[in-house]
Amino acid sequence: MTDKLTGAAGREYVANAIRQALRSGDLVPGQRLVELDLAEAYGTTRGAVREALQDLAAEDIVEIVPRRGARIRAVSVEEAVQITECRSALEQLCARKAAGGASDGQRAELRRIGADMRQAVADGAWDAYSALNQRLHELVIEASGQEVARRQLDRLNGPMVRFQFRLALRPGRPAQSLPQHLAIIDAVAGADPEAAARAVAAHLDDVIEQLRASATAPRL
Amino acid sequence: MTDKLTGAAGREYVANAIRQALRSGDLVPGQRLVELDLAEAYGTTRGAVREALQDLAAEDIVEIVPRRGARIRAVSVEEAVQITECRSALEQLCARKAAGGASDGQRAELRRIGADMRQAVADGAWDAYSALNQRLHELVIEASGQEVARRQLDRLNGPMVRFQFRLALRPGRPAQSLPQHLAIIDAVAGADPEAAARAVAAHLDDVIEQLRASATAPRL
DNA sequence: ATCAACGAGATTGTTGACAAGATGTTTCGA
DNA sequence: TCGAAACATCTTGTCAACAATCTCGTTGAT
Repeated sequence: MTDKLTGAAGREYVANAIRQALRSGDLVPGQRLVELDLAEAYGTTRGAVREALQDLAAEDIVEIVPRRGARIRAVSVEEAVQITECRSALEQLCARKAAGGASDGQRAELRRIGADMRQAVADGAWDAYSALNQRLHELVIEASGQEVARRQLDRLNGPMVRFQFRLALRPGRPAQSLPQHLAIIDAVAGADPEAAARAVAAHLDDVIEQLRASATAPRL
Repeated sequence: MTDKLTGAAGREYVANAIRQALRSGDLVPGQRLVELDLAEAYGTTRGAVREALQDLAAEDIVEIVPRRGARIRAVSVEEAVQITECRSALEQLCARKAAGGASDGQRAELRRIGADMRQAVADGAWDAYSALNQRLHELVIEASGQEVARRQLDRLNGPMVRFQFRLALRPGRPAQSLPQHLAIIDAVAGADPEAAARAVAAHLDDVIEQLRASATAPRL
């Protein structure tokens, strides 16, 4: 670790570090990202940082203005809603295909996740619930076999980390989303494509509603 | 024009040139893209070419293997189908919103495009039909106000240029797609969101079928 | 004839220095 | 006190040379 991470290695390292810093709140939207500072902070070269910033710009996480450098991109509530609408469209597609084509093992894991989620909510284990939630979405996408949709969804989620954070912390939110998640699980595991799409749509419509509500009551 | 296009200007210039070369068939999938060659061919520096290739890689048009350079990415039929499925999901979203919220001017332009398409097919004006087709899709997206979906769709279309090319040339194809396009126009211009989504889905399901068919009958 | 080791040439990766543009501060005049 | 010009500093953009790696043809042994 005493060496500088150079080139391609540093590039990925810096990109991940910035993503992480954004999740943990160490970086806030609008914040300037100065190449030399980042290079020193992460023990890499300016070149590596530059390329990392290009990558993050391609993911719409940072915004690069020529001759003025990079800053963390601010995501408006309206844009967050649009992103969620796109997620909904793509995840409906995945849910439909997953309901049709998931393996037995995947259906079993889905049911297990459902049981664990119930338990987590009953126990007030919010972190565990959040992790299960993420795994659920991942698994549906994976089971769909839709690689292209997976990539698109990854991209869409990049700029959303800040909102996910705020939403998950709203009191009573897990209790509200649990039945929606269980409905998705039932439909996919039960091989009912249309019900799966409807369940996903209903869930994400609710998320959109929450996002809009968070616009007027922004704190926490 | 005797000067070298340098830096940022060259970057965009090269990226566009490669996109164009791909459309016109001057570059074929799998073809190697050597930085120095491109730099000389387009009168820029290696640095500009390098960054242009990064951009194209972010669009999934080229594939960069470390230490081995860039090549035009090959898109399998299966992937083309998946891309079209995603397009379908996102364009349904846009069509729904466009049907709900398009301006009077936009609805008028849609109807005009419909009339022109009819005419183009009647006249055998395939180039004109193709241009109208593109404008139609663009306009629906624009009218939806869904900026995020627009960006996603742009990305999805990047690697598809080769397939669009082959599909549009199939004999009888315009006559087949015309009623589908007219259905989309009627639904969007007529402010019927659900019909618009259905019409888009039907159209793209047909495109998928054509893609699959082209897998077994590959020539022209 | 086949295969492996070798080496020359080709190609990409990396660096450090410099150029060019933006930002912020100080100074001067009204 | 306010505003604007001049300047110093900070930051990004660009380049050219060098280093590292890969490709491919050649050679020689089995």
